Amino acid sequence: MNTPRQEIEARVAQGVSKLFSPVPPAPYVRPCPDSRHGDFQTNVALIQGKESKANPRDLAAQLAEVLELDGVAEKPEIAGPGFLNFRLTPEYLARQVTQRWGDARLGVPTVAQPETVVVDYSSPNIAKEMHVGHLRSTVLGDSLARLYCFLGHHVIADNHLGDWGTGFGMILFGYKREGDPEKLKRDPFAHLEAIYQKVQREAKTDETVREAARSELVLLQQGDAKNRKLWEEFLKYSLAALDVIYQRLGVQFDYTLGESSYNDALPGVVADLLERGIARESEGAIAIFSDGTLPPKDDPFLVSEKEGYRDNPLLVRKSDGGYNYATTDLATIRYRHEKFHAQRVLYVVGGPQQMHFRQLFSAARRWGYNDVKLEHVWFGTILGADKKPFRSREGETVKFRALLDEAEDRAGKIISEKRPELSDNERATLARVVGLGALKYADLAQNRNIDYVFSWEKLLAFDGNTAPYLQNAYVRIRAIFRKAGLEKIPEASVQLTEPAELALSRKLLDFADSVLMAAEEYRPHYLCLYLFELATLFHKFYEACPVIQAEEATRNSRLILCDLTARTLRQGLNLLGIDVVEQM
RNA sequence: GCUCCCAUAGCUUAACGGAUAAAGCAACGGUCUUCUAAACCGUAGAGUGUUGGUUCGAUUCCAACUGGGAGCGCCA
Repeated sequence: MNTPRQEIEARVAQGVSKLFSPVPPAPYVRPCPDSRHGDFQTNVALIQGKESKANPRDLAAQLAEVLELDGVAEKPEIAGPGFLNFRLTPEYLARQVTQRWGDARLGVPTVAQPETVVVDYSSPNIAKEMHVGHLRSTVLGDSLARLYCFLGHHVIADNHLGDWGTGFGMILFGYKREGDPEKLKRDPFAHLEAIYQKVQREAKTDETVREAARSELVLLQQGDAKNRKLWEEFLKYSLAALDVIYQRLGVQFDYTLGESSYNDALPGVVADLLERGIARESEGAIAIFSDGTLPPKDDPFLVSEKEGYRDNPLLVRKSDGGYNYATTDLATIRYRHEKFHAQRVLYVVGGPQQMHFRQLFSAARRWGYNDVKLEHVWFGTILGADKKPFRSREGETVKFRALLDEAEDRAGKIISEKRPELSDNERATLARVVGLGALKYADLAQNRNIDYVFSWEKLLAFDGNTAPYLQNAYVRIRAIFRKAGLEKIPEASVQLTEPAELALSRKLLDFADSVLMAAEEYRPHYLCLYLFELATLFHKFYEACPVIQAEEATRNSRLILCDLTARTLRQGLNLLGIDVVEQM
């Protein structure tokens, strides 16, 4: 099933190949930025005009003559410097709406060649309470995993937990001194973080604390039974606490292979890198340096200085014999390649780590992993009210749990106001779906590359381009079906006459395009934008076109539009990790 | 010092090299005897940080600059 854009594109391509030689490169067709001009436009005559020095408008006219659009679109109009504008015919729209209505996938194709895609996201540190800084990775990663899965890829969602590393030396030291198994069990993050922060403060001024923490770490890494057992306790309770959060969020992982999973592989990785001459010893550490194959400007292992370039190595073993997170990351790439046969790995990690990933990917390629696409899907920093990055060390963090509680709380208050007749139980469910939906959507709806200032109001706004607005459109449709007293729609033909019906139909056919674009660019906000426009057009249709009272043929046709809209909204929101409700 | 990222209405953002730069919030004014007013309709509000360049055409590409942020050897 072609999307309208693909349909027009195929026909334009056909016409172009008849007319022009050599054939200018595709794609030719894009949506009109302004619907007044039409539904789709092609600028191929402009491109060809430049190539052949011919008048673009003449070329456009010639193209218009040879195009076979039989019933798909009206005869194209030549506009501006040489655009061809296409307007889909109501008959074509009606046919396409009917097809999508009968399609469980709503017109979204599955990919011809499925890949194994690992999505690496969320990745909290078990020594610290999950905070607002984990929101973007978790929500974005979950949505990307859902998108790729829906398109037919084999997705592996992997939570690369921060469960190893220097911090645990401090925690072990502190826990042995003042740890409380009861507290650990009850609230592992709060307890561990308190210990961690206290020891960290002490370590700043006290050399003996630093030393003690370091030796605890060495013991742990050497497999000391007591430290190992303690660490396992930390991990066990932390995982349980994380599960509670993920369950509330509706986020699922196929694997939780934390950094510690790769611990045993690290010596081998370094040995291999040394053996192949990729890494070498330097100042007691082992590091990967530039191999000189890239222009210095693009070489992630060089940084320029006043005069010339200075090495910017990637450390894979510290001079004290410990390993760096680059080593773990390399081991992880190898593991995912060998065990999962990953063809693509998405790292949903913040923008500040861009340098690290450039180095890591470059090192991985030199190590021989050329057939796996490694993508750093980075996102901007969450800022405090002072426009300074939200830092966890300073204390003033917004805990994830508080975030979820507040989301549900705020939603609950609004629901109590608007629907006082609902039972407590119904209200609680609604509060969860609406509150968490708003929270997730606020994050997903914007360009991930942009920093944003954290504010409750913004994250939990229920007006405008928000999840509740989309959920509300869905609810209104369900109300129509309830009121009409029917679940199955009678077989009917779709007839489109009202402008609101036509506009809604056009938008319904664009679902696949928006899903594909969101997945390709790793940008769920394209899908959000689409769903918002769809909901807006539905609300306009709802105002302009009565359904239940309409005469039978019109009523049935409109019911089909309603049903397809509802299913598209539900599916789209599902791809964002957001639920719908039957009433709100 | 160097590298990377960001800059669009009062605020938050959109715009897949194209037409008169598009929404939401906030402001103002309307619409519930009719499928849920968490809705809809209308008014006002920017010429895209600056300066150049490429192009028939630039918010989009390139260069320089300004402002903000991040990173630059043993944290992750």
